[in-house]
Formats: sequence, structure tokens, C-alpha cells
Amino acid sequence: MKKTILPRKFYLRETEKVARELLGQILVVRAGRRTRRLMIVETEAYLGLSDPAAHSFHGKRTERVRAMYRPGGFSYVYLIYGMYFCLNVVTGGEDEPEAVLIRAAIALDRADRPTGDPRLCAGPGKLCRELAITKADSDLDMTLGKRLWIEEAPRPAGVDVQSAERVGVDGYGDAAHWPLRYYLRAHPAVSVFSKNL
DNA sequence: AGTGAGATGGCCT
DNA sequence: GGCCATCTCACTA
Repeated sequence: MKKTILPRKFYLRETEKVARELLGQILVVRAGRRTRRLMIVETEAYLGLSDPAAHSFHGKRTERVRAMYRPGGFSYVYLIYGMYFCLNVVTGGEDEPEAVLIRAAIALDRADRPTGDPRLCAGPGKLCRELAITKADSDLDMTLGKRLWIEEAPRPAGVDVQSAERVGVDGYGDAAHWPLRYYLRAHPAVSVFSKNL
């Protein structure tokens, strides 16, 4: 069965839609001879210019956020709290600095079955630590299938999607309550469960 | 089960 | 100098 790398076109759409549709898709990371496959179970949308919680809010352009201004399908990785990296996939067109944070995933074997500790990649920092994703992996074209890419899931993605407020964005006023976090309901690899689940 | 603090360093003003 | 799109562990109860 042929694996299809999600094409640029997939990412050139409304960010919330991309965030939602990335659930159930397969994140692939290649390091040397080793290729790891993980099913994405949790994402968050960051809406760029109009989103106080986004690094690109009000069109802020610094060296760090440069990758967010690339066309959809590029990676944006940044360091947080001095010790963790977070992986995003840029969405929308060039100079439309929106992105989807990959918050959690579960490792798969060759038959795409879950394997190992389901919580090993339950959180953006843990995910990058486990997969050795660093700043060096920022600003890479994820539609090329070289180091980092996302494949269409062999079966239709799980449809039981829950949305909730984003994590760690208190202090951004209204935006703290926007339901831009998406996750597979009750999946063991999701980082944090909402109080009202 | 829930709360709080510490680790740790680049980025931005 | 202060702020972080985090995580872990210790402590309460």
C-alpha cells in the first residue's frame, strides 16, 4: 500500500481545519537509517496576525519566527522554557504566519499499530525530546519526505474529535478561551484532558 | 487528585 | 531583566 505524503495543498487551507484533519495522520521522522512513525492525536491552531497567543501576532517578524512566514508545509520549531522544543507545521500561504502545534502522538510499528509507552510523546516537549527534534529541524519543507513529513493515514482518521481551550496560554485575554485545541477523545496519548470531558 | 516550585536559556524590550 | 505554546517531582490531603 502506497503512503501518500501530505502535499502543500493540504496545508494551504484554514488553519483550524488543518489542525483538526491532522489528527489520525502519520508523523514520520527519519534519523539516519531509522524511520519513526507516529499517529498524531493532539494539535493546536495558532492564528497568526489576529491571535495574541501566536508568536507572529500583529505580524511580528523576528529571527525566531521567520519560519512561520513560509508557505504551508514548512516546519517551525522553537525552544521553550530553556529546555524543550515544540514542533509546528506552518499553514496558509507565504506571509500568512499561521501554524499548527503538534502536541501529542503515539508511536506505531510497521503495521501502524501502537507500540511502547503510549505517553512517551504525550506533550509537545516530550514529543520533540523523544524524537530528537531541535531547532535544526525548523524551516524544513515537510512535503519532500526527507527528514520530517506527514503521511495520509492508511485508514480514515478517527472522527471522534474533541476541541478545547489551548494549553499554557493563560494571560492572553479572550484568546485563552478560543477552542483551538483538538484531540482524539479519551486517547491515552493525549497530553492533558479537559476538566469537562 | 490537585497544587507549587524548580530547572534552564534564548528571545525581546 | 522578565517572560515563556513545558515537564517532573515533591508535597498536601
